Amino acid sequence: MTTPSLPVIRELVRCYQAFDAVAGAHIRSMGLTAPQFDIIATLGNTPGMRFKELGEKTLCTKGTLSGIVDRLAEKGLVRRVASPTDGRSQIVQLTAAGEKVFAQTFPAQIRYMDELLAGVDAERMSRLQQELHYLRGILEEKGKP
Amino acid sequence: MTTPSLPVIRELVRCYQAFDAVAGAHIRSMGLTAPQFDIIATLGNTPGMRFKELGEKTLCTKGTLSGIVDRLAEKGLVRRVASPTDGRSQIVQLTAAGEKVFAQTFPAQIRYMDELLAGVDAERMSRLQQELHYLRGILEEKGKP
DNA sequence: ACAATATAGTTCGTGTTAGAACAAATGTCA
DNA sequence: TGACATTTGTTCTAACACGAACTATATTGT
Repeated sequence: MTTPSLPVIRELVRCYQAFDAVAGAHIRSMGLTAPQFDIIATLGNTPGMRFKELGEKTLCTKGTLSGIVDRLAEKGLVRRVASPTDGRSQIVQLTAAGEKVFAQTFPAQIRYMDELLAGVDAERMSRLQQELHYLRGILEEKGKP
Repeated sequence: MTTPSLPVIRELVRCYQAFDAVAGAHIRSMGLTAPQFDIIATLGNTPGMRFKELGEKTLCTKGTLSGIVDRLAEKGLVRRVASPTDGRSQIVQLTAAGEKVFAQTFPAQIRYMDELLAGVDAERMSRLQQELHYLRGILEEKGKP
């Protein structure tokens, strides 16, 4: 038994990097960075959400999020509003300009991804999804305790 | 047909992030950053290699690599040597201290990963690897032209 | 009520990343 | 040979990314 885990891991990493390169290039071509797009996509079609919640959904730490929101706010795409119920909390929401960018970029990105994977049959898709889900379960399980 | 690609992609991203979190934490606990470990692991058991080659293997751009090698050189783990055949090229190789770190961290990381995925049966492993490889082929294909 | 504790965001230090502009060395080809 | 293009690595800028220290506000236990 010679290190059975490495080949799968290598493939996972390379596959992700390949995806990231393609998706990131398309996002940048629309004038946003990948993290910025992530934030805007998460805030789209919502009344806004607290920093904490936004950080949990986008999987970035609060320190990182602070900077990304700063830059989006400078661009006028996002706005910080004090929470009425909690003096510590800030609600982050899209501005009108932010909504516009969301409406332009989000569907375009989904369309792009769908075209990219158009050749993959549904059965394969679903199998891959299940396998990845299973693997993630193991990785997250060992990550916590 | 409602955006069939998103679920797979979401799962791919989350799975990678889960892996990255677990692997990265273990690497940092050994005193290296993930990219630094990547460089050292790539240089281990080799006589060293040119910058270009090192960048291709570790999938980071030359500008990025320059900084990582700088920091590894400051730590005394890596050394730049002028190429005898090409006046532009630098050979990067592990120092004695670097070899020592490689011997300590590389097997430990593989052992850790193997333990992590010990519960996954071989058949599943191989299936997942194949599916990922197939997906990567598609992503890379569309990335180029 | 009030001290101890916990939580929400910000700020800071270090490191990573891509991309563009650059200098030096090499290669090509008329 | 000699102008032109390529290749190699460095440097620069802007943007992440994490963790730790910090401030302000809530919550809890007694």
